[in-house]
Amino acid sequence: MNAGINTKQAAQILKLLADPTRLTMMKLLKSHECCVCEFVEIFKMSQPAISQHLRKLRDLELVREERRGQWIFYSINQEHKDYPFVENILKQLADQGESIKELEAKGLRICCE
Amino acid sequence: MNAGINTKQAAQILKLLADPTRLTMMKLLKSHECCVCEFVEIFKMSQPAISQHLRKLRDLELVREERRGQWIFYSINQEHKDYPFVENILKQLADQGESIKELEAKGLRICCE
DNA sequence: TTAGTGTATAAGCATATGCTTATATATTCA
DNA sequence: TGAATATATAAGCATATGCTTATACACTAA
Repeated sequence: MNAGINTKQAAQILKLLADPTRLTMMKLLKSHECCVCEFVEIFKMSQPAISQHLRKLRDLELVREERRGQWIFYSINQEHKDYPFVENILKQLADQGESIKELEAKGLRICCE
Repeated sequence: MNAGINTKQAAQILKLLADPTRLTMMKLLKSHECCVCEFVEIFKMSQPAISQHLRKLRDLELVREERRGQWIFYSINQEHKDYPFVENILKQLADQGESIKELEAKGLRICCE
């Protein structure tokens, strides 16, 4: 009992989540697949900056990528060994649904379908 | 509903917890008060290094300090606005009880009573 | 094939982080 | 009072982080 996640692995994951951009990304990805251009729009951040954040999440396999035509969609990796740990953290965060709704309102979400 | 903790505050707290030393400290403090010398022994780390980690936790008021004679004891601040968030994370970590037991076995815990 | 779009990567840079050593402060005890 | 102990702080340094700009790669469409 008290299995629990290994402390070093936990710290490694927390390090990834400890950045506001990546934390919000993960929260968003928990309910929506997103492509890079959407994140660029949501975070008002350069495309390379977004790509580099995504790479870090990908390196630990917290997210998955899937190319669809020109676009690459990212999704949360629910099969990750420590996904329950991650999910538990994300669950406690305030909802981010508005970002997606704003995108839709601007018609920007369509670009990636 | 879905009140949730603010994302920036969450990221700030996660940043503190994202260090293996501080994360283990917090896990330990959840069940035991500890003084600095104990942490020095547990982590085999210099006293200033330990002090600096504790200062960061103190700055966000995740922990409290209380001087008792020569020693300063640290404890978790359960009154912190975001303590539930923190606790939820700590709950998922593997138990750290052995560190304390080892200390006791070496008779080193006594030094701080 | 070529141009345009979406994404990744590389290199560079400013700032942050976590240690180190040296020193200051607080307390106890002789 | 002075020495010993516990802790905090300051300064310095190596490394990590997160951006930037420039460029490469992948796909689409003309």
